[in-house]
Amino acid sequence: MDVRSLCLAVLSRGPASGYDIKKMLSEPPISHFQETSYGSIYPALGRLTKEGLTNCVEERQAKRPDKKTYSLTAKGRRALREALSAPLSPDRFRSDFLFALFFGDQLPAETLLAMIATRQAAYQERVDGMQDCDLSEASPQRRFVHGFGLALYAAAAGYLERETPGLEAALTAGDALGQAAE
Amino acid sequence: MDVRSLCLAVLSRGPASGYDIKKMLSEPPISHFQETSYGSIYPALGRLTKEGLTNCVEERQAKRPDKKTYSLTAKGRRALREALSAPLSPDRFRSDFLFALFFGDQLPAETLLAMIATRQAAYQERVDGMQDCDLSEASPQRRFVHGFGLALYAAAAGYLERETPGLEAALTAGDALGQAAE
DNA sequence: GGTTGCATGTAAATGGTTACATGATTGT
DNA sequence: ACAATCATGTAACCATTTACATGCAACC
Repeated sequence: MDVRSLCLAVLSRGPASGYDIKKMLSEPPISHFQETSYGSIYPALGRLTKEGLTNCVEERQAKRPDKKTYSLTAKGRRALREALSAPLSPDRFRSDFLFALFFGDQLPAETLLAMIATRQAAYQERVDGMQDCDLSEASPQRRFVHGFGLALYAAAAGYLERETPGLEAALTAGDALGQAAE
Repeated sequence: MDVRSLCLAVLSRGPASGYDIKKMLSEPPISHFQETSYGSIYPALGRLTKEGLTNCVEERQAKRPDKKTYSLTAKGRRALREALSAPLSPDRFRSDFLFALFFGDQLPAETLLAMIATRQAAYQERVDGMQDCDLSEASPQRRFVHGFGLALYAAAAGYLERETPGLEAALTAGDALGQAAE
C-alpha cells in the first residue's frame, strides 16, 4: 500500500498532523503489517494537499514548528475508498531468519540454534504483548485484524518451540555423521 | 537480506548462472520469504565478481547469449557466513489486506467479506500446495523451514475460516444499527 | 542530566522494480 | 500456433530510508 493511501486512511478517522499519522502507523496493530517513515509521510501530505485530496490548516505555535492539521476532502475520501477496494497486492512474509536457516549448512549448529531461540523469544514476546491488549472498546474489524496477527505470531512461536528439539537432534546427528566421515 | 547475499547463498549449493539463481529464488520454499528480480541479480553478480567473491566462467553458446557460470571463491564463502551470522533484520509481515480491513468502515460489508473470502482461498491454496510437496529427500533445515511456512499459512487460512462468520454477524448487526440511527 | 514526546521538513543515498531488447528451442 | 524455458543485460523510473537540521517541555 502506498504511503498516500496510508495517510488518507488514517485521516478517515479524523484530522491529524504528519506527526500524528506517523504515530498511528507506527503503533500496533498497524505497525504489524505496514511500515512508514517521516521521510515519506511529509512529502506525501504535501502532494495530497496540492492535489486536493486533503486540506491543511496551519496553527501557529511558539517555540515549535507550526502544527499543520490535515483532513480529508470528499475527493480524498473517494480516492481512499478506491484504493481500499482496488485489487490488493498479496500478503507477503519476509524472513532473513528462514533464509539463513535454509542455508544453515554454512553455519555451526550452535549458531543456528541460537538464532532460532532468539526468534522464538521475539515471537513469543509479541504474542504476550498482544494478549495483554485491551480490546473492549475495539470495533469488530479491529478485533478481527488483531486476532489474525495473534494467530500468525502464535503459530510461529508455537512451531519454533515444538520443532526445535527435533531439528537439534537431526543437526547433531548430522554433525556426528560428518565427523565420522572425515 | 540484500541481493548479493542471496546470490552467494545460492552459489554455496554449487555453481550457477544468473538465470539459475533467479529460478531458485523464485521457487518455493525460498519464494515464500524472499523476493528478487533479474534487474537486481545480474548487476549484483557483476559486482561480486569484480570484488572477488565469485568467479565467472563464460561458455560460448550458439544462438543464445553466452552462459556465465558463477561459483563462490573462498572470500565469497567467508562473506556469506558473515552475512548469515550477522544480526538479521526482524521478520516482517506486510498485508494490504489487513490494512484495508482495518479501515473497512469505509467500505460496504459485502466488499469486505468478498476480500476475506479471496484471501482465505489464497492461503488455503498455498497450504494445499505445500502439503503436496515431497520432502523425502530434503535436509532437516529445509523441512524445518517448510514446516514453519506451512504452520503460518495454515494459521492464516484457519483463522479466516473460523472467524469470518463472527465478523459477518457483527458487521450486519452494525449495519442495522447504522440504518436505525438514520 | 538524559530520554521521550512534540513537531516539521529536506537531501542524499540506497536499492530495487519494470520495461525494454533479443531470440532459438522444446513441449502442448 | 502458443507458451514456456533458456539466457543475458541495461536504463529509466520509483519509492523509501537515513541522516541531517532544530529545539522546547515534561518526566524520571
